Amino acid sequence: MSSAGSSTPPVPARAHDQVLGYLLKHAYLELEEQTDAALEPLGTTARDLGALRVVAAAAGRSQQEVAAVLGVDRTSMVALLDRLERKAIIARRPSTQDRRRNVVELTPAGRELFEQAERICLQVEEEFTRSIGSRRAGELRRTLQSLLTVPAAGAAAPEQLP
Amino acid sequence: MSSAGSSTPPVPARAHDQVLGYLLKHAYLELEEQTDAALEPLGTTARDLGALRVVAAAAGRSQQEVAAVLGVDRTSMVALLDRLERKAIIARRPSTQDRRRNVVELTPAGRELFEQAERICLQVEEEFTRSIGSRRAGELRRTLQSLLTVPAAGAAAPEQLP
DNA sequence: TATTGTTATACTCTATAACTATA
DNA sequence: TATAGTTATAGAGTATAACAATA
Repeated sequence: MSSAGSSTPPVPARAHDQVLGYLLKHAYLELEEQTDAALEPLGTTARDLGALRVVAAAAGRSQQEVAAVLGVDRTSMVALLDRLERKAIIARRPSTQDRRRNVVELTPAGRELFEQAERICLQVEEEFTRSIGSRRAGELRRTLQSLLTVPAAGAAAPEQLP
Repeated sequence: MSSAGSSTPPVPARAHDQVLGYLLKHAYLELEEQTDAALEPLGTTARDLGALRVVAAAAGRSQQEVAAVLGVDRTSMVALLDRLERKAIIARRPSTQDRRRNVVELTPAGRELFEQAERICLQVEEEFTRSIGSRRAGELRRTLQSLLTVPAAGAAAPEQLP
């Protein structure tokens, strides 16, 4: 009796595994779980590795720049970097040009950890996408990049704060 | 100087937006955010809609079955259904065959809410994938389904509890 | 006056353990 | 004894507000 006699279009019955949000979320969770398991011997996590990767790619970024790239709040970044600094994986020092800012860099030990972890992360990704083949895996990557690059068509323009 | 003189392969420098985990996570977060924004006038969320969808697709499932499909803990499902029950969107009743189990069903109001919300959810998905075209959107969906269907090749077989 | 990092606080989601009632 | 639902509790991750130092 759904929508009978009204002008609203019928709702197609969808199984949960046909919903894009479900698919993206569970693919993400599954991959993250496998990555965390593979990184466990190194005592690090996929989340930490994400931060290390940003720091390694462009050394000398401020905390807020790292946080912005990863899409995490600057207050969350404090705790994350606190932990990595306690383990002597990264170091903070005030910028000489703007002493409000903390420049974040990998320590030598952090560089070593990052390279080992990144190698493992790549292996996990390959394993994760093995069943679909490298061609479709490449397409998947490019498609997701497109989705994230293009600002959502229906979204409001980024606010211009007065 | 990375890996110089050792037998470990060099670590390819990857920008964060080339990492599959990053792409999946942020695509998921972006889509969820847009969905939540679109559902806000209905007073519901993408998370609630996920539960409603499972209940709607196969009425009469137990709480644990709904929880298992969505991949959420059964203890989390209690709070989620509590809220939906307080809003008279779903109803729980003990199964006549096994009175330990709660059968979960949509109320008439819940059915109505679900259909409205699912329509909006579909529109958001279409908007979200508009830039890549329906062909690539279909491929994306099928690829993700493949990744989630195939048990990870390297993963240990599901544990056989003694 | 605005910005960076920080702390304190709260809220959500999740995970574990223990309890109850049923089987 | 095992299972379904529940409760209590603790742990992450995130978000907001306020503060100090600096610009």
